[in-house]
Amino acid sequence: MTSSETSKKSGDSATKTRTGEAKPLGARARARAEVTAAIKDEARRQLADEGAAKLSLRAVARELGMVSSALYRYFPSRDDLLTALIVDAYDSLGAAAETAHARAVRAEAKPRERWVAVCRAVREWALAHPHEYALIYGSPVPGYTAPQTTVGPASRVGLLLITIVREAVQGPGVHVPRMDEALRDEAERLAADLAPDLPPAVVAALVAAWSQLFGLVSFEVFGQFNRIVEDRPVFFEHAVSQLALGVGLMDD
Amino acid sequence: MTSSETSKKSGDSATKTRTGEAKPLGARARARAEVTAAIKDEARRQLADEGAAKLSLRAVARELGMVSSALYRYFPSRDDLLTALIVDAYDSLGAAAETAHARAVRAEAKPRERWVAVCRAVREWALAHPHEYALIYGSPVPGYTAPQTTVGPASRVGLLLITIVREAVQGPGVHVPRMDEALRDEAERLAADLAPDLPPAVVAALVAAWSQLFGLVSFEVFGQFNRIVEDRPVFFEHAVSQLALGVGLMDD
DNA sequence: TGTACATCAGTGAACGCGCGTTCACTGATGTAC
DNA sequence: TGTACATCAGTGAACGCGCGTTCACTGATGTAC
Repeated sequence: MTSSETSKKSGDSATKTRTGEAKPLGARARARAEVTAAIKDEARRQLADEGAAKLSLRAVARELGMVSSALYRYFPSRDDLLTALIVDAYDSLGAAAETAHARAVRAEAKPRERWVAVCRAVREWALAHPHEYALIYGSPVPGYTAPQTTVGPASRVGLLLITIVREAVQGPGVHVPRMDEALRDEAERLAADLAPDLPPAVVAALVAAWSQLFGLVSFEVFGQFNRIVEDRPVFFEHAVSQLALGVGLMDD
Repeated sequence: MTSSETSKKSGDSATKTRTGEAKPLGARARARAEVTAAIKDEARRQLADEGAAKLSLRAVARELGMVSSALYRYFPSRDDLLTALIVDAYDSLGAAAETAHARAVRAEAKPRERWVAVCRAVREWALAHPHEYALIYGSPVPGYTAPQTTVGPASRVGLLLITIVREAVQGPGVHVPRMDEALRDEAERLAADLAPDLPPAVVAALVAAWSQLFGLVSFEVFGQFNRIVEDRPVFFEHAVSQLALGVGLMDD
């Protein structure tokens, strides 16, 4: 993962030289950064109003009091603007999850509580930013294929879940789940790719739990729980707590 | 549920009178049914090419060799056409799942095998119809709100999962999962609404498993498993088999 | 420190396109007597 | 069985709209000497 390379973009107020000292920006660069940020903010606002499919460069420009062609100084095309929003969304979600994790670690929470804390952060971010959530975990935007830039930011939550289990192994330990013989090859491949230090059965369970977490969140955000689940926070906490059991996090 | 009322639509070749005898259709009605079906088929084709947001009445009409205004004889607006596609998609998925279930019952499969068979059918339908799947389980289409017509068809898979657990209770029995005290009220509400004959803890676990099933399917269909999970059928079978355990379906 | 030149942000007009929906109409098909 | 009338599918033109992208341009800001 290379999130430190990919998460810093043109919206920043300073760039780093090769040796790492911050170089202050001139007025032009500062203005550029500000306008870039303003464009993305307005685009996010329109995303929330209309959804990704209706995101329009002209409407963004109009709202910003610019002429539509001016946006091409900042984003070479509509798809590039979309990509920037996607990367930002993954990073924003990832940062929320990491903050929650760090807080739980500071509070010396047990592994399972850390797991629940991270899941809760994911859910809360999604409910607070439903259209950005839909952008990254809903139907893929037709005709748009995510470039390589997105894969780092996209994996932050997954990596965090792996981290929690790894910490548990070093602490109270995990209960390695039973695994069908048929899954052995795939589980070993997953473990080799994602976390060679963890038991394959645990890694396979982790990947499943990862997708299931987003199943719970998507059903709530996309309205599938309407008229079915009432007390959603309680329901969610219990469900993800069970997920933690499934990946082997023990009670204490 | 009223799927027998909602699943029969204008595409059919006969309508029922109030007393239930089939009344044969005249040439006009038959033609109408055929054109309606042709419109939906072409719309589905365009859905697969471009996604729901780009579905256009004009393009459908063009492809059918009609003038665009002619479609208004069949669907009062673009949204109504979308609704028809959504209902059809839910029904098609529901039928696939029910067929798989019936086959498993006929083969006297154990409850857990029935569960896996239904999940497998859901996955296979989704992979065979990714854009229809996105229509019903992806991001909601902006500015479109699903009318009441969709709720019956939408619940077919969920009801089927409940049925499987109910059959298990009457057969080999289920292992009632442990449940937090905090979830008690919500679980009882869920049970009262969905399956008063089942233990609340089981019903709550069922609802969670239901959303988690679609989490697994969505991650695969929407590409989140790309470059991560390789042997997807095996991975999926194992994951949903674990889900079955979670709702209390026993090994035999 | 002052000047000449290069870089860059933003303008405004234009291209070519597709969309949903309405409306007055024609002509064919069905229905009632 | 034949006829008059009602119903309905489909036409073609039009309305009013918004979109992404290109291009030649102006004028302000930065840079090198």
